[in-house]
Amino acid sequence: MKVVLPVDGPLDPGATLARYRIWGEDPANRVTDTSFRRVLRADGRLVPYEVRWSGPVDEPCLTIDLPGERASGLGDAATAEVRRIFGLDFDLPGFYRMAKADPSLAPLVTPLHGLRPTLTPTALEMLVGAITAQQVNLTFAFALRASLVRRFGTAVPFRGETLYAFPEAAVLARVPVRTYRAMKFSTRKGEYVRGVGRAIADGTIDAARLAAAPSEAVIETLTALHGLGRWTAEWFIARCLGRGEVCPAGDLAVRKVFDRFYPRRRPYTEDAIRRRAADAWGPHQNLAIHYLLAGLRLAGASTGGGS
DNA sequence: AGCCAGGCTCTCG
DNA sequence: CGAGAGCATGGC
Repeated sequence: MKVVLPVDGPLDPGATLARYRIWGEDPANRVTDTSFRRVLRADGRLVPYEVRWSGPVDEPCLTIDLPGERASGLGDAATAEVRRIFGLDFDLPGFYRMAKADPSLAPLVTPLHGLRPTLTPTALEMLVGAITAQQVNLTFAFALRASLVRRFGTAVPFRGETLYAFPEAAVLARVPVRTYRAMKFSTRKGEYVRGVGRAIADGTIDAARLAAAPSEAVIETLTALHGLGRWTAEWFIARCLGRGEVCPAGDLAVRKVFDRFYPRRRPYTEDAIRRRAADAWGPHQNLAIHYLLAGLRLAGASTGGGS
């Protein structure tokens, strides 16, 4: 079955999916220059699919291919997931109108045209990813997560390669901490991942409920769990719930962004960043942060810097 | 070698 | 409260 997905507004798939390749490979989200592959969980089944893109950035077209499947509700499930992964529900035209008036964002609008934040399909994947990324460099974080996906996910052969469905919450909840430890997780990270697996398996964390709750309540719910702090909760709101009005002000890279693009005498406090982001960008904070982070990587690449 | 990575929890003053 | 230590590993 093939599903053609119209896109409202510009989309640069390569830039949007770059997060899945910059710091390493993600066996659950396979990206090449021309395609994206993943395994859909639906109706208790694991269905591999491939997304291809064509057309210019301003009139892009996505095609989802679910080989061997007949037209069914799977198409809707795949469409919903792909919409999230390609960030199709962000209001880019609205953001660009605002960004052109911002001295630091304006120069990024052209080079990053069509960049959208990619949303993580599931709460589990988002939270496990965040836990692995706490405090350590992102290359190592990717390696940690990849080893977890290969070991506890489900291998699905697809067109000559092996895709992995991200592990189920209940599986991660049963893995002993010593096993995580042997995989180079710290004891803490092992405990946190177990706890998140348990919380999702038993419904303490419920994606639909969080999606309907105000951000303050989301932060409260998530930070009640061991190992999930405000940083994790805010990135969850940004990259899983896809809300515009959020700024993970405690993030190290976000602080770097502010020091570079909006320099001032004193280093920014978390609250100063949060206030400034809210005042300047309102409902587009999430997009602004993603553009500035990507802008920082552009600048780093051109000056021979890194990350 | 040693310091730092897109944090979080615990302890102590 | 705020400050500081510990966590575990890899990169530079």
